[in-house]
Amino acid sequence: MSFHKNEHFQVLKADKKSKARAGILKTWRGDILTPVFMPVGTCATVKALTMRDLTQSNAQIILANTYHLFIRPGHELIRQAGGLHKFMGWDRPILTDSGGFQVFSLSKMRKITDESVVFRSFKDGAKCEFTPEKVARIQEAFGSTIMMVLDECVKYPEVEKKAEIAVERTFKWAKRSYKEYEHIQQEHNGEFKNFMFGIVQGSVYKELRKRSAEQITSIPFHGYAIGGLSVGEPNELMYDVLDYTTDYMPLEKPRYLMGVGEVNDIIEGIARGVDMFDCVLPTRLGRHGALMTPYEKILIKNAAYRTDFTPIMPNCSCYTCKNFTRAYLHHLFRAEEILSSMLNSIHNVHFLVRLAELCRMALINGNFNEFYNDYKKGELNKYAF
RNA sequence: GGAGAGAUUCCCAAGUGGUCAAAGGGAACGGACUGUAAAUCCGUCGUCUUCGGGCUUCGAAGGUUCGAAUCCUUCUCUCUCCA
Repeated sequence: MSFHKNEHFQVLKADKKSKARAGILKTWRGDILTPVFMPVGTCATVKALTMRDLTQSNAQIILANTYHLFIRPGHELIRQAGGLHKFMGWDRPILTDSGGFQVFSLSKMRKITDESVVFRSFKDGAKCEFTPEKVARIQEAFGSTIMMVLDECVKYPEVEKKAEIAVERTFKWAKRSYKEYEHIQQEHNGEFKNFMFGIVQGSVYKELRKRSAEQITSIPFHGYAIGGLSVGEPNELMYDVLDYTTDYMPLEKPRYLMGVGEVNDIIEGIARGVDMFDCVLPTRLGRHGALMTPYEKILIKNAAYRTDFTPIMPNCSCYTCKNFTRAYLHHLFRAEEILSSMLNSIHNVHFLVRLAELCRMALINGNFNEFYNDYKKGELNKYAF
């Protein structure tokens, strides 16, 4: 296996009392300042948001999904379009998930072997087969700034034996993925600029997490993700797993906690050394009428907001909070107006992006501990979102 | 004036002798959502309850029946058509 020099990621500042750090991930599409929250745009759209909304929310990078885009419109069409960036009109970095999460979420309609995973298409039920190599090639066609390896994400709870099988399979697949990455690199005469991240599995078993982390980090990916969390386990358990898992991951590479996006999970994750987060929560909750704030969700459809002429958060500078009241958002939701999804999602995405940004600022200024304590004391609302 | 049709729990609307506190939909009230098969899904929705059940409802009043939202009588109101 060949190596690239680790110039693409730097830790700029590390907290003394926790494992939190602020860093910079340099991609050819632009720098990503970490900790970072990445909104999810599975089908090449962050639902209900325009690229302008995302830019205004300071989203530095967004996600898309290999499985969904493979099914529709197909990676060849996206290649034809000039790549995913051009296709969707987004020029900042894009991270594409591999379809590994669909191994978990579509478990009722898939068959997994060491060789590959076969899914039934959500669109028409047709069979589609994913191998680590194929998934890498699809993401190459997209031109994903960060491509993820195909992994096996197990459900929670899962017995240790099955979790172990998934760990071993994930490792085998990771090696095949990296090999394919090297092939792609050779085909581009070493000029291929997009990154590939590996994924650590192991469910909630310490020994498995350790083994998986050691296995995956033995491969020189540009970054390492922690997968298989936030799949239904209790929060404290997730923090425990996270705590010991990051201990087995190198300091000098970015760490990405996949699928996590509750306020407390992001802050606790950062404290445990996580640099990157992604989650569908802000957009899904937005569409479902739940507005995120530091300590509670505002269910905007509730009667209490019918005549509440205040913004969601007075200390939030998002377009929604600056211009509209809860009463108006309540009305839009009740009337099932499209603008409801849009304005709610704008707030939620802005809020989480900003939350990660506040953590980063605290880290850079050397007062993350104070920020963390404020969070614990219920005083996060004194910060400007 | 004549001939029909109809009135069901907030709204629409099933139900034509017991299995009916009464289908279904909407509204209302509450909840869930973590690498998106999600603009989705789930509760509650007459009333009281020691959760066993009790009590009051199907325009109104009487009646038939062991038993009525359902059958009969009268009344009230609404709608359609013809003069």
